[in-house]
Amino acid sequence: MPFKSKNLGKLSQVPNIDMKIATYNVNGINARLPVLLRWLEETAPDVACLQELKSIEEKFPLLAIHGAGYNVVMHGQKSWNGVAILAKNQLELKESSRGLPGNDTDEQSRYIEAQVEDILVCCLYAPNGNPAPGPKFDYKMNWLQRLVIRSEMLVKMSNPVVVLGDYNIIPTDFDAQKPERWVNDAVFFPEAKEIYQQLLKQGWTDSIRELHRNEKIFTYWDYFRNAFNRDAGIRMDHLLLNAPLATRLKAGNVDRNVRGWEKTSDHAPVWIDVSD
DNA sequence: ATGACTTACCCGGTAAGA
Repeated sequence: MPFKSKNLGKLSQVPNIDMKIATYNVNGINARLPVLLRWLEETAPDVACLQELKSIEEKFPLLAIHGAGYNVVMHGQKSWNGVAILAKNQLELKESSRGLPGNDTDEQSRYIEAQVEDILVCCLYAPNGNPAPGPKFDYKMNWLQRLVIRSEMLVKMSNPVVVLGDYNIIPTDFDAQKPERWVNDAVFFPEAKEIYQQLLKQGWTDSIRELHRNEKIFTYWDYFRNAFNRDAGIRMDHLLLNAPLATRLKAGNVDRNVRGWEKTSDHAPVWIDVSD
């Protein structure tokens, strides 16, 4: 048989060009471990960014996550916050930094960056900011302003970058089933929405909105009042891509069904597929 | 509807989330 040079060409390309990248606010990794493991097994993301671990490093379920086939870098904290980046164990995963620059007194674990193959993955858990106005909202805005400064540098990188996680911002009226219900909430304050617009103006692509222009997409539903069954949701978990990565965007969506599982988080996982 | 849930902490209350 003659040798098919076309196939040889494909084989010689850089591997791992196809990548599924997800973000999931787990709301307590130990309390949600069965849900997390089931989701990892069923959907097999290459990279999974987690928020609200509510766990220090010593209490992180490392054996279970390794058993599921993932390596981990994490920034933990007792009781609250905490972020982690999981990558399938055949992928190169290297932490590059943790904590948002610009405030040395910030003790809260809300940000970690890691290189996964050629992609810089930046996992965040923005402060909620309630009650607003007040000191917690001031902290939220200070944190988001630091994110804007960091993002300015990241968006210009020649390598692909994704900044993803729980932004605790509903970007527009269209991103809530019932926007009027959120007008007094920090996640829908004009100052927070303005930050999101500032980020988009820097050149980031809101990947899920880009893929679903005229579709109501939610990523969070209250535990109260049977919100999920009424689809009383909001969109707060976002995956922002710089131009080198946005050109690779192929698909993306919310794993809504996970929100319906027993002992589940109030957020659902959100994912994208990127490939050359 | 300034939460009607649900968690972590450490042991039944509080603080926090959004």
